[in-house]
Amino acid sequence: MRKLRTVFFGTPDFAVAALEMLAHHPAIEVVAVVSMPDRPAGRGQELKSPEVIQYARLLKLPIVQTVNINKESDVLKSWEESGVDLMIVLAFAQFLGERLLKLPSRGCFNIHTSLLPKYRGAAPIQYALWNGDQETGVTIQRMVKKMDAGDVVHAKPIVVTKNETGGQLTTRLKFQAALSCNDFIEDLLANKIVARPQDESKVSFAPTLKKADGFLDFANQTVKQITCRLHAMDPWPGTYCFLGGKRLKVLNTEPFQASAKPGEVKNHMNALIVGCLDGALRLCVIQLEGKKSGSDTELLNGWRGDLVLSAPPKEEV
RNA sequence: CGCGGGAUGGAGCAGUCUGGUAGCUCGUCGGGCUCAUAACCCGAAGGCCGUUGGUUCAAAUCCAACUCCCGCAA
Repeated sequence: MRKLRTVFFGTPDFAVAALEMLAHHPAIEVVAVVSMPDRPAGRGQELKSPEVIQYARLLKLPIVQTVNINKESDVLKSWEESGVDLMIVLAFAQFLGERLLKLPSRGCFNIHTSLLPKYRGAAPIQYALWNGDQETGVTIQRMVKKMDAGDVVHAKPIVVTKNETGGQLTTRLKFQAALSCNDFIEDLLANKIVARPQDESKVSFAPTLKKADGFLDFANQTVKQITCRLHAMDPWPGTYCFLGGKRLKVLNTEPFQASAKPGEVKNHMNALIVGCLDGALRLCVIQLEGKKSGSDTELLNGWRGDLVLSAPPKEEV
């Protein structure tokens, strides 16, 4: 049987597992891997290739890097001439235009890490944790021009573990995405695809997280809200507040039995306590800007100024 | 050369501007108090102040280079 000529679209590490699966699937021939261009990263701002590209280089797969694949007419033309059967999109950060959607004979499919129609958009994993959901999953949808709105051809629910962080859930879904993609390929090869339209009345969105989404507003949120936020934003973008005008990353907290007004900060027996709407939290593991992370006790041992939460700098509001 | 903070007994910090005895909060060890304690009191140990060079009568402190750590940004 002729292999399915497949183009893979993806950029970050999250998409590598699915690419790895496809690249080793006996019925798949990966004819191109498409990612965003190299970007400056880290201290020193040196150019860094997306993880998907690094992996594709390792396997010596053909690579395309562009800010907008729809405008790469030479590439599209070559695909149209040579013929493409399937396109798989995972964490790509670009939209596919009409010409691309029509190109492959078996269609364009997007792997999305939520149970659509819930959480369309870029950050479904974090939103599931942010909202304290007990269940999320992987959905594969036949792509249409509207973002994440196509018919669902595969859905796999998974249970969210108590206290699971964004990083942990992301890792699990990364591999579940690859497994689901494999299941989908099997269905496709067996012509067993069933496409179900999404219930438009249940649509919700999960827009790209901003740095500011990690700001912890203790004075106006409950202990549970803060805790969910903490888990959702771990490890990126991370949660923080401002203590005495300095940025304080909050890496871990625990509920604490102590009286503190919402927004009030206390040193209670060498524990750093902050009041929320409905109780108090101990900030167990924290990191002051320019410093290594450490326990609240360590910070309090050397803390000289007043213990007061301050507002974020204007440029961050 | 993207912007910025930092390196001081085991931990977290002050002292650096304005050179001149190594300081604070803890921890550790010993003793005391206590029914008892993570509480309180008394005492002790433990530092080539990141590295190298320079200035000086004298450097944690001023100057230069280097190493390592971190926040922002992406």
